[in-house]
Amino acid sequence: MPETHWLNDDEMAAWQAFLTAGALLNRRIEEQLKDESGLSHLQYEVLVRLGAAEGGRLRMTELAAVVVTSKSGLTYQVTQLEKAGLVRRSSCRDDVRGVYAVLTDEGRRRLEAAAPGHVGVVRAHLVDVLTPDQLAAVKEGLGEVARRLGG
Amino acid sequence: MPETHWLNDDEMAAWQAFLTAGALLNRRIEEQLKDESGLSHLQYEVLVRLGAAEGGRLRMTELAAVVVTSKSGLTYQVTQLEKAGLVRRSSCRDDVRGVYAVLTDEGRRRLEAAAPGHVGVVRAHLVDVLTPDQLAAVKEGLGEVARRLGG
DNA sequence: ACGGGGAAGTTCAAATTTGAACCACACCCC
DNA sequence: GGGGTGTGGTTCAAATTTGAACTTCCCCGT
Repeated sequence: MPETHWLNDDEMAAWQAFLTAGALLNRRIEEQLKDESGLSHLQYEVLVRLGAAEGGRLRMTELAAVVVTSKSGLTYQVTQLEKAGLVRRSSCRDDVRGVYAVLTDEGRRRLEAAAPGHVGVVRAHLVDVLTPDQLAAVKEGLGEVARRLGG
Repeated sequence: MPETHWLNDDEMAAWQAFLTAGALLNRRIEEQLKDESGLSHLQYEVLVRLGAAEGGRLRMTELAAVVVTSKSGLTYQVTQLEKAGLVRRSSCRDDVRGVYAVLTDEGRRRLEAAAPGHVGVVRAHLVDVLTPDQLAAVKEGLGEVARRLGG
């Protein structure tokens, strides 16, 4: 077995910063969203993706992929959102097995109501903290990371 | 109420990349760690922090802060690690309420055994994907983000 | 000394997540 | 046209996470 190629101090610091910033930021977002809109971050992301999709709907599997959750996790959350009236399921014409998650009018209203506060947090704690160069580096660098991991 | 200051395309892309890269990378890490070492990412982080601390031990609250979990979540995980013999609890001399989580010898062995594989994943999917400039930007920029959020 | 405000950890029930097993169907190739 | 293989979604039980409540105890000011 080859010698392990350890991380040097800068690499370690970068990885640590990435990990910690992600966790802390997510904690803030979760808290803010729950308080002001009664949604979890995941639920909010689901609504966002549906809101941006053609016809406000997406297949379950595709939705699970874009919000990065497991299929069973998405099944659960969509069921919750359905109970809350923000999303409904509709079957797929071309594929009997297929299911669409569809954003309801009420869902879109909730999304629009939640968005400003959410964006405010992301801006205050991430976007406005980074310099333009750093923002660009995050976009390009992490974009590539995500792409290679199959995002 | 003031007009919402929305994110422009670059800001949106950066935020999206950050979120997605984090989720996908974490998924990989979780999978790798579970397969090769039988540890969750959180458990691994706990061992790392203890391993790096003076005397291989840390107070519960401080440990919870550095690994970014809730106190109750840490209580649970330390209990699991204790059952596995990787960590033990020890009471604190100066503060009767205080509890130290201490890395056992077995815990250190497991940590050392798990580290190479873990580092390999972090390197392959994150560190080696970023250019030196991007790495520096992530370190500085996200480091600042974490710092401000109380990391 | 003494009371109040906090901090440290744990506990508990409820909510969520995980991953494997499963059903039904689509697709492809001989 | 009949398997064999793979995909889409759901289900299920077990594991984990969450947040609030609770118990103890520290620390500070009076």
